Amino acid sequence: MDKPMQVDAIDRKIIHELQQNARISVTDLARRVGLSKTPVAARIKALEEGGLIAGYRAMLSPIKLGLSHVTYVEVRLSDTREAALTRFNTAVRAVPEIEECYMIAGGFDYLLKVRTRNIAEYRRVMGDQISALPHVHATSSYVAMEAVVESAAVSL
Amino acid sequence: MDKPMQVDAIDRKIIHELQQNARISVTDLARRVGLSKTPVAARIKALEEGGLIAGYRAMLSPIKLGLSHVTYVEVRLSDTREAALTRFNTAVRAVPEIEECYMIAGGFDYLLKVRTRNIAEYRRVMGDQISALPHVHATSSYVAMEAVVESAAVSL
DNA sequence: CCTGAAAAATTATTCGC
DNA sequence: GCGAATAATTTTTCAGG
Repeated sequence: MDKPMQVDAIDRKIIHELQQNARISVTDLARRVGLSKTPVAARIKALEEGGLIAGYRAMLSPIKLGLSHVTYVEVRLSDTREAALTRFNTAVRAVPEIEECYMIAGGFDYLLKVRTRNIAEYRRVMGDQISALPHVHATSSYVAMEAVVESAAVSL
Repeated sequence: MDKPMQVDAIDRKIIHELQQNARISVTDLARRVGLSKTPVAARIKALEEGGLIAGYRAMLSPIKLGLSHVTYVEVRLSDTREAALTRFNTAVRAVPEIEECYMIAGGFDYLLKVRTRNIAEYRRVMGDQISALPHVHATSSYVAMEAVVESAAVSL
């Protein structure tokens, strides 16, 4: 699961359509990419087995779910040796409210995207979950006031 | 498209399953939530029409696509009046490499998540696209070294 | 590697209860 | 909301270029 796959123009078209509508049928998809069903079905299968298509997911409206509060958290660790980073990474993956987490070069160590129902719930998550992550030394929170672009498709 | 919808425990189960696998059939889904197909199909339709399920998308592996370079960009604007913000928001949505964009309270004005093939492409996007967004006054870039959690499902 | 059509399997939908 | 029957689609397969 690491090296880039080779995809031609037709594969890109297929990926593009599936990114817009994961439930499109092979019949429709074949029509849109200008091929018959047979090669399209085979290509989809190859893309899935190669890991380029990692799965299919329903996109939810956070607002409709009442989960409209987004906070970014910069985290600095007290220990940045490999073992500490590994422990931190593992613990982060166990907190469902953490939607994204990247290790950052320079300035601070990690950036988290946290989604909650409201500020009160964010404070609870911060106090109970994030502060308790291993080796956390300091955090800075940045509250989102508006989602301008949210969970956009990967641009091909 | 704004007020939270009312969803019961069964709806949440349905949503949960569809978030893990958008291509599951109503038959399978009905078995998993412990109901017959009829009400499950009706609930799915209601969730779609109510906007809680916004669509279905294939999840792609950025690494397999060769799009493994993620940078977060803090942006400060020279003009933060409503009209300027609106212009900025509109322009941001036209840049496909910007995967996310949130307006932030305090410290800086916007946080962008930018995905590119490599650093060279990031520099091009920064120079040609991001710097050219309306009213941009200053930017700070933070390069991601590792994706610990990437595009996690929304936690119900 | 793709086409086109036939066959087989699933799936969604529609009832009365 | 259930469960069976119907009806519609879909995926798969295969001979042929």
